Amino acid sequence: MVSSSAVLEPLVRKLELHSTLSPAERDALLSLPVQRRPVARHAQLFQAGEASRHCCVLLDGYAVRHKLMVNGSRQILNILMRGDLIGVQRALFDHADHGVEMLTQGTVAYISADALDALLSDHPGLTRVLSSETLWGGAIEREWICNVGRRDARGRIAHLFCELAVRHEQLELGRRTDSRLALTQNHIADCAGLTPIHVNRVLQALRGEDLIKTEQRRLTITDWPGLTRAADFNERYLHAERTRSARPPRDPQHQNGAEAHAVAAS
Amino acid sequence: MVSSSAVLEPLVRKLELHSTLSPAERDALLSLPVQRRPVARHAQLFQAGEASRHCCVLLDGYAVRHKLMVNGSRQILNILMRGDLIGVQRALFDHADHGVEMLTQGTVAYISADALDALLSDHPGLTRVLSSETLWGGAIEREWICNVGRRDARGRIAHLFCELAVRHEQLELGRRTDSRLALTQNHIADCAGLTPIHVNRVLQALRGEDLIKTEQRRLTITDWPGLTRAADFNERYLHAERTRSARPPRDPQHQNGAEAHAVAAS
DNA sequence: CGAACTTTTGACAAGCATCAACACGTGTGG
DNA sequence: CCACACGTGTTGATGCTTGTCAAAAGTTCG
Repeated sequence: MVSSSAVLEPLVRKLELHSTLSPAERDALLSLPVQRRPVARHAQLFQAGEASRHCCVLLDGYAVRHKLMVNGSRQILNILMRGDLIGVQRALFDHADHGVEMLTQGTVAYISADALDALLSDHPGLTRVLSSETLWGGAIEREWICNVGRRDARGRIAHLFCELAVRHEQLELGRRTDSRLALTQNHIADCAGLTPIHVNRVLQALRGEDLIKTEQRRLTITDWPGLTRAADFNERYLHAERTRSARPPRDPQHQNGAEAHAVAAS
Repeated sequence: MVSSSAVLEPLVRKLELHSTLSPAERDALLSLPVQRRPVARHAQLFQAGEASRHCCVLLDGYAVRHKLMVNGSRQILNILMRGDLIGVQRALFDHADHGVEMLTQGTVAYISADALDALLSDHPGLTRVLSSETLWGGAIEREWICNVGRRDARGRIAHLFCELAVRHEQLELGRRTDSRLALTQNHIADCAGLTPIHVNRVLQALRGEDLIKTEQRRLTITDWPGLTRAADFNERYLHAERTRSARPPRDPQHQNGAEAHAVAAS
């Protein structure tokens, strides 16, 4: 049941994209008792509506948050990648409005809700870190509302690709211009609110414009400025600046302990 | 600068829809130093991109979270109503991906970030309460992704109306079948990712089906079952059960102090 | 009372969905 | 080993949904 040996390293690296961890917090995270398990493609990590007493970290592979509609169609809400923490909401609150499904095979580390409770009691500063993480996730979801609401099919798909490219770069999972594409055209349709047939045609158009190439499950962006123009893409919502430049020292008001109690709310 | 006399009563009532407050927490919230101010229609409570050292509570009136796209169109992300807490994210984190604009004239209570810090330090249990609030807000935003992504124009508008009706009822701002409609057809278009012209036509259709009536800035739902069917509406994501039935006692694991550190993350 | 917003109408075009196939690769079981 | 099913990507024909452009009537507000 217990393992450590830096299994949760991907989580720590993800958190450190947006937050600064003290050495003690880092160690506490890395010594969390976890259960490491391989998961198959199409595995349902969480089902909409069910509660659970654990959460998990995606160590390897890709997953999606999604919702099924009664008419049978589905909408993907977010792409989950290495280091993403899944199901905290479910473990600590009795709340689950969506499901999580693996897009590829991968590896997951399960953490019990009790262990998470203990961690946050011992290191209240981590509360702020995890809240911050939630907020950035929320920013992505808000951008997705704009994407499906106010862009045409070409813009939606271009925007999705831009987001994936930057996130891959942040996580050092590939270069911005060349990375693995775990999504099928069916998935892209469920992300963008389109039919797979139309996705296929738009992809052909994007390839025809020499903006992208897709072959062997990889996405190559051959014209990054062109693609961002097509997507109306502004990467600020991904908070990518901190990733590339050395992280600047934080403002005083963000360092003192009094704010460790800060919560996610807007 | 300081006032109290239960100015923040709307906030407390809103929080108590989803959480249980101890008497001490209640009192602490109600005795927060606030500045009460009337705000005009179209006033910008927050601008995308700006930071601030305060947050505020909407005491009266309606507002929207929104994002502007470079092509000039805009997308509304959420409707804000009485008791909604706005800008905590901005005050405590240096993060603002969207703006907040008043839809009607109204009243707002400003709270300094320092006062909020102090409150959360003195009452760490409130951290969980505010995180919970954020999570429910996130559920609404995820439902909106589905709305614009996977419903047609009729379904989108019907769904928006259903959500507003239930939220009005939760806040005791009207009955489910008859409430104020603060949105113009232009706003509805910006919520649903449509053009105002098309919104107009869909509204006429919904009226023609005897599902709704809109007159004098009020929305009357003449056929609630019919409208929910048209909307594919499932109110679970609004957590409306607790509102109507007496709130059940919470599970043991949700009452003990160890979980006061729970954070918003999923 | 006029200006600005909101709602409404019509004609037309474009974007995207739907339906129906087909090609291709992959894994599986007979 | 082959046959087969299955998932994925592709193509074409067709039509509905929604957007665009233009304008007018009704409404609110200064």
